[in-house]
Amino acid sequence: MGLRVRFAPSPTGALHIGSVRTTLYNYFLARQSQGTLILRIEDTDQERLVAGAIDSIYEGLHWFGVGWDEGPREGGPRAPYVQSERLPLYQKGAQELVDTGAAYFCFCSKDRLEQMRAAQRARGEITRYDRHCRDIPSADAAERAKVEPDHVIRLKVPEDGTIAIDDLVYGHIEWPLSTIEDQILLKSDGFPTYQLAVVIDDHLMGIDPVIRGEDWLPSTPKHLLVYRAFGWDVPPHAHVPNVLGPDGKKLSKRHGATEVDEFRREGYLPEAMVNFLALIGWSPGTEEEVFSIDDLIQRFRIDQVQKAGGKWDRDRLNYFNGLWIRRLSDDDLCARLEPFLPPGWDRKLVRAVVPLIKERMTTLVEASELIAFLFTDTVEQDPALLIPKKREALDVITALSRVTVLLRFVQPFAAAAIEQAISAVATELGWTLRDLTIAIRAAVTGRKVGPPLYGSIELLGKDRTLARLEAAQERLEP
RNA sequence: GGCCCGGUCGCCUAGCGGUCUAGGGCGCUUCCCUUUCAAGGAAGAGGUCAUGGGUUCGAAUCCCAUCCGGGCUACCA
Repeated sequence: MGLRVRFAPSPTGALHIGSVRTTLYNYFLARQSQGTLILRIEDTDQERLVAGAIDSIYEGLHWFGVGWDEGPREGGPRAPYVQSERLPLYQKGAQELVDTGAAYFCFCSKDRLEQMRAAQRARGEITRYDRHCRDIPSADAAERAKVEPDHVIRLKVPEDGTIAIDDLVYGHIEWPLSTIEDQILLKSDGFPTYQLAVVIDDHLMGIDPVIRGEDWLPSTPKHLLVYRAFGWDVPPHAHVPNVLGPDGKKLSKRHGATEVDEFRREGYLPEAMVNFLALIGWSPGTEEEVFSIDDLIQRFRIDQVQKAGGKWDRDRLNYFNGLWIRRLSDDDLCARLEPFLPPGWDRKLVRAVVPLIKERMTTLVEASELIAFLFTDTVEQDPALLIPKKREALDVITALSRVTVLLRFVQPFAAAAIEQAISAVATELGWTLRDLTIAIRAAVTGRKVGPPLYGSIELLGKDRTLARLEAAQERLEP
């Protein structure tokens, strides 16, 4: 096979999670076919450029484990891979279309276009270019173009007929040409519009198939017309459905986090994100749903992609995140936790407690909160937590003091022996183990819930445990 | 408004004319396990397959209409 596919983001902001999904699909196909993945930067809109956007794309994609073969920083046989560095190609192409009569110079000012649209709206008409410059004799137009630098080049869309594509996911789609406007191909600043640049680049870079978001579907007929005007073959196209917000609209900032980096900082695993994202709009047709990136490379099929948009579901993402955290080795989990831990914490202790909290986390940020009690000298002890329901403060003092006494003699200070001592106290006092551990947990960790008690106590160490138990007794003193 | 796309439990989805009294997962509820919380196990609630017409012996699956939703409609991508 050896497919040549690409992803072509605009450097107009941080890497968006929706475009990651599309990129992933391209990546799966490239790898499974032992083909080529190309990164192309579409920076033809000079006004919307955002500094650092390309860095964000590189960092984000690398975090996901997505690598590519040709791109601005890695070079390649079809370089350059940044559209602003390919201007002569587009200008030459546009001129060629003018020469063959498939495109024409347009000298309408932005003001005129605005007025035109306003008038059309006032009359209740469709707002569309009125083809004012379409019929200027080509010799005259060429002359004017020399002296009026502000001109653009527009596509001369045939008056009637239809144009169609057989999309790999949406199937056969047809458009009446009468509904398509004379799209600008080359802007007055000499930059191409997307409509011209994609076609030229996809053709020159040998892209096959073109995989992109569903929102490009409506402009596909324009692209087809450009291919036709150049006399080029149209590569197979696959449009993939949009990722939607909970309200059914295209996922955007107002729905919450959408940038890759935000999820990284919130403690999400790339494995979980990939798994979750791949399953929005794609299913292998079986009941399996836990997939590594390598599984996906193997299993993904473009013809299994759905047509309907899929909503972003935080709960489901969280589920996958917890699942992938549990699948990590303890050492690996420790390494991933590193950026989320205070620098002063003893890493050996962290490593020791990781097995206790592994299945209690849905995101990486939760770890430090779960184990903070191990890294402080004292802990805040809330009497309300210290005293189990239907128990008296005095009874709790007695119980804790018994625990303190027995624990003092536990040697070595290990979970199993600690458990024995504590349950001995429960039996002796006629307490339920449940009530006793509630009090002890509150005394030792300051919290109501947490990692397994006996293991926690072992890691805390005898001295600190006894100190906290004694402090709790004083705290309850009338 | 115009063009195009879509519509299966709250959410992600399986389904491609009969095996569907519509399956799985998330979330939710209950139970088990249990030192808490999780994790794990079990069970359950939840869908007139948007609606209405066809076609057919038979339709979630094919056709048409309607409704609803979305995308696009820039010298943005």
